[in-house]
This record gives sequence, C-alpha cells and structure tokens, in this order.
Amino acid sequence: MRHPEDWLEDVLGLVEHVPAGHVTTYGAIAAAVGRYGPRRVGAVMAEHGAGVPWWRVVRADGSLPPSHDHRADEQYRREHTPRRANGRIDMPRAFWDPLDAGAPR
DNA sequence: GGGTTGACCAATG
DNA sequence: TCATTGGCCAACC
Repeated sequence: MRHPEDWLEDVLGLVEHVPAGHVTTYGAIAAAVGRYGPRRVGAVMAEHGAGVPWWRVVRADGSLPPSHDHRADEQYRREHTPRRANGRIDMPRAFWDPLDAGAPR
C-alpha cells in the first residue's frame, strides 16, 4: 500500500540512482514507481528536489524545464552529458531508464 | 463539489 | 521544429 510518503521516497531514490553524465525523465520515473503521473513527479521535485541531483531529470523530448536553466548547464559540462546544438539533451545517448537498472524485466 | 494550476506527455498539423 | 490539443492526477481555493 504505498503511502504518499513511500511514493515520494521511491521517486527521490530513483533520481539519486541516475548515473552522472546521464538523465532520466519525469515520465520514466512515474512509470518506474508505477503510480500517478509525470506531473506528480514534477510537483514533488519542485518541493523536495533539493537533496537529489535534480538536473538529471528532464522532459521526455530532452528539453529542460524553466527551473533548470543555467545551473543545470554547469552540471552538464562537468559530467559530460551529451547535448545537442539547440541546448537540449541528446536523449538517445544520455537517457537512463530507471526500469533498466532498478527493476529489470 | 467544481474550476484552476502545474519542474508533464503524446499525437497532430 | 514549433504550436495546439486533450489527457493526466493531486493540491489548492
């Protein structure tokens, strides 16, 4: 039975497991925890994202939420996160699926 | 009880 | 590639 608190811990736990140089998406996290939707993940990140590598969570198309902006850019340079010329993440190369590592099969 | 909002997503033109 | 639309689900007023 997943209390809201457990769900929140699951989300934050997954974000912490995203390897440096890679990113995941709100939708992938939502799918991995298997409840609610991407918007809930975004909402919880906005409020509780301070303690986790929030810059490794982006939109499904590789674009950055407004809040990331310049601070994320600095992290991507440091972690060598593959990016495209338009500033978005190179998703085919950088995407890390939590289901791929946390819950195989 | 109902309308609005939001670190979203996928389909469509 | 960008803009629009409908769907999503909990929080808030």
